[in-house]
Amino acid sequence: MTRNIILRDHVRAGILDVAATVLAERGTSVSMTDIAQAAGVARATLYRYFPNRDALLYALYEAALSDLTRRLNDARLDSVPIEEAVARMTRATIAATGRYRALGLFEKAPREARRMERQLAAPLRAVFERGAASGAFRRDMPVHTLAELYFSLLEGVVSRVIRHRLSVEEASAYATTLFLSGALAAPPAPPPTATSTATSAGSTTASSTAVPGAVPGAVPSAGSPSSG
Amino acid sequence: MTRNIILRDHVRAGILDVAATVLAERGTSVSMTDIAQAAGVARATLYRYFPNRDALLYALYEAALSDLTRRLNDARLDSVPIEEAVARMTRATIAATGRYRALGLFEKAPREARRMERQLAAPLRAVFERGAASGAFRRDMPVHTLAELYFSLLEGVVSRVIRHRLSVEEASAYATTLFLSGALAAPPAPPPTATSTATSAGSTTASSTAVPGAVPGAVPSAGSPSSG
Amino acid sequence: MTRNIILRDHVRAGILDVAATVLAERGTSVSMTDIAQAAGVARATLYRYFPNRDALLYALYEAALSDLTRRLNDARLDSVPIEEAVARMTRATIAATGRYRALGLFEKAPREARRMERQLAAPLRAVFERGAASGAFRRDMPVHTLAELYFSLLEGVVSRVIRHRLSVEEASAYATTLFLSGALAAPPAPPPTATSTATSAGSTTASSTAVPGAVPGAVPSAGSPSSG
Amino acid sequence: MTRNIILRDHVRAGILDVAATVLAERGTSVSMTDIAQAAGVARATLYRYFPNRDALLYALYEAALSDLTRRLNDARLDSVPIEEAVARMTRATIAATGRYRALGLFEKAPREARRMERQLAAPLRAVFERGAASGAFRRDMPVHTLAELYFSLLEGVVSRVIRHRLSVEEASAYATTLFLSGALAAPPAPPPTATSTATSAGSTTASSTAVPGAVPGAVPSAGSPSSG
DNA sequence: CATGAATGAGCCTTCATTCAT
DNA sequence: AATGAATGAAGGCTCATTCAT
Repeated sequence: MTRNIILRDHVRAGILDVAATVLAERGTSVSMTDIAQAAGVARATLYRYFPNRDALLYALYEAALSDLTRRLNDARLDSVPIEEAVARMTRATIAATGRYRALGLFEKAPREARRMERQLAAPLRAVFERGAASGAFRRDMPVHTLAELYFSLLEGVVSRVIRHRLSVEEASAYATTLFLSGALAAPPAPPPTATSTATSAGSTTASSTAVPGAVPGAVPSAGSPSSG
Repeated sequence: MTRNIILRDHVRAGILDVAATVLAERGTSVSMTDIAQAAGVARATLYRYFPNRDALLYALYEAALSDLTRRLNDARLDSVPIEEAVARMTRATIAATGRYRALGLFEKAPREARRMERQLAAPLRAVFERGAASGAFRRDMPVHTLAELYFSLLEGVVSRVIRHRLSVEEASAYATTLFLSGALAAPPAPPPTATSTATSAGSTTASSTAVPGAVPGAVPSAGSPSSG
Repeated sequence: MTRNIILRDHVRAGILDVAATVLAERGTSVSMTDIAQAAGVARATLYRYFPNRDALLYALYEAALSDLTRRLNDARLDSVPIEEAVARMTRATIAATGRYRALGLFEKAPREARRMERQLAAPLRAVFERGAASGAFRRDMPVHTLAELYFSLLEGVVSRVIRHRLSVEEASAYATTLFLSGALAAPPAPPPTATSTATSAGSTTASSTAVPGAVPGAVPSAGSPSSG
Repeated sequence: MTRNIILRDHVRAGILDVAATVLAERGTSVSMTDIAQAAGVARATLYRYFPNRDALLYALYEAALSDLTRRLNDARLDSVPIEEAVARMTRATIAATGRYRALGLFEKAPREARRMERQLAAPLRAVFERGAASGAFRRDMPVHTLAELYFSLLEGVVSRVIRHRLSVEEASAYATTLFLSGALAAPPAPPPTATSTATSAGSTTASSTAVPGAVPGAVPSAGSPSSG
């Protein structure tokens, strides 16, 4: 009796696995026929496990989220320095979402899943909050925006992982590095002047001035002393 | 005579405009019916202007690319410092591609458009080459990868512009700033004082080695004693 | 005033002419667009002359029938021997229907045209009646059937004329010859037996016996003496 | 398992049967909707059996051709006298093509079917060759033309069979008789008695010259004193 | 009057889904 | 429980027809 249930769960997981792969490879346009065929079952059988297409997608969503949740829990983000936390969560996210990207994770989740996602996003947001609070992050842009930029970067990188333009390893490392440190080479030797340590926004020396139009007009407090 | 042609072109442009919006908002899955409806014309009329769906998508491509080309030409990227060049090309790209993102610009363009796109990408790549050659860009990752990361960031940001989570201005400024300067606050020259190891890790100066688990070489969580 | 009407009629005739050609060449599936294009006018103009597709087809039908009627009248079928009459009506029909064959003349005429057609068929039927009455035609099959066979042959031949497999001349001559004389070479020298002149059915000597299964079983009075 | 396949084949054959009827009756313009409706299945079901319209038509071709091939083989055309051979092949062709006439057999077959058709036409042509070689056929027209006339006659007759104007039996018998013997009553050897010029003109014996305006050479109304 | 533009209806095809075995 | 078969709905496209210039 229980055996069957167990077996059934395994089959279900298998189908889900195949579906994730197919979807990631060929996009959201794959049909139920495609998925069933890839999974080696009849279409009708597929419908036994997932009453309809949305259910399948939703299940994939759940799988992706639980996968990510597990990885993030394992990462113990709050027990390590902010840089390490970012590195870990980047890796975890890329690894977990790579297979599910067709779902548009972080992007166009089904209405019902929004709640789960927000709940899941918590640990990620926490890292940002901590980074902001600890002064580790620049203060010339709202932490919320910083997070958005981070997710933006992740999405793009994930899509490149899927298209085999980057490996998970590369993608994780590069994305972390870019996000944390920035692209501009640091100035050779900054004159040991003021205690600008706190308002590190303009850090890369010429940055706040050398990057004209980057934070144009009234963009939030670029390196202003009021932040702190 | 000419009037009609002009009018026709305007109508065509109008339809294209609507199509871009609808596609950007609802994804590539929108049907010709949807587009025609959104444009307020009958489906058959839509087909008068674009003989088939692909023709419509291709026209959108052309529009996006020519728009972007014009903006990049206007930007005179090679006549300004690298930072300004990045700022300008970021703004230009976001402004131009925002409406066409559903097409997956830089991603899955139709065969024929690939050529145009590559040709168009030239000025962008040129900026990266210049940045690398002039030593303005960090040297711990290949310029090619840097470009990929930049495009990744852009894509994500563009999608947020479309979903009205960011304005074009904000998106441009923030993306530029993040890409150029980085997210971590980095003191100009951290006096070898305190246990700043944790926070100052991502110092842009020695970034390539200071960011744990980030740099290509010794990729996963390197240098972080807490990882384990 | 009248000028215009005259001109209009000419244009109309021209269109009809082109339409006939196009229809004959490419079949009934040609669109109004095709016809308008071939005629060098706009589709809307075509509709000025013929309110709808059926009207055009019907007009073509009328043209074909009146053409045929004229030719048959000119042929004075009842003033010449039966053989000559057949020859003439064959030629007239092939010449007249060649251009209109797509209409399925004698085959799938529009309901309303049936009447006209039947009226037109009169002179043709008359020839058969005369041939039967005069004893010129074989008596082992009903004259009605003979007529059907004749029309069958004509249809096929006409289709070949249209496809340029036969010229009008060839087609007329061959069809007439075959229909009148038959395909089997006549026996060298028939024993000068009886006065079988009247019941000429078995004419080609061995025909009624040599053509086994041709008029099989109870097929109408094959050379039987009861016919007369 | 096998049951299903068998059943499926039967259903397929049934659909094909219905399709043949509908096509024969209403012409090639019938839509898939029409066919599905006539067959009593949903359009989508129709597509289960035939992936597209062309596939259906092609299947009909195959059916018609294989049917005809079988019949012709059974007829053993080369083992019987020419007259019997013609009688058999006429019957076989009419019986086999009657249901498929809308396909325009011998007329506008799809490219791939041309080959099959030509291969199939071989036995028919062989009969004509034999007839010509043996001197059984008249010599005043090329055997190729004779064949064309024969097919012309067949086509027309077949169309009448479809429209229920003739039964297969009647059509076969009459067509054979007409083709073989001719329509004109021809006295075995007209004693040079009376003014039989008019009636006996088409005498099969000297037919080639006797039929006015019929024979290729001196085509139009030749030898008829009344023509002018 | 001639014409370009607009449109409703219909066709071919595919897909997600249900049903009976 | 698994599956082949059946189907309604929708998508892309064309065509005959109407309208306003």
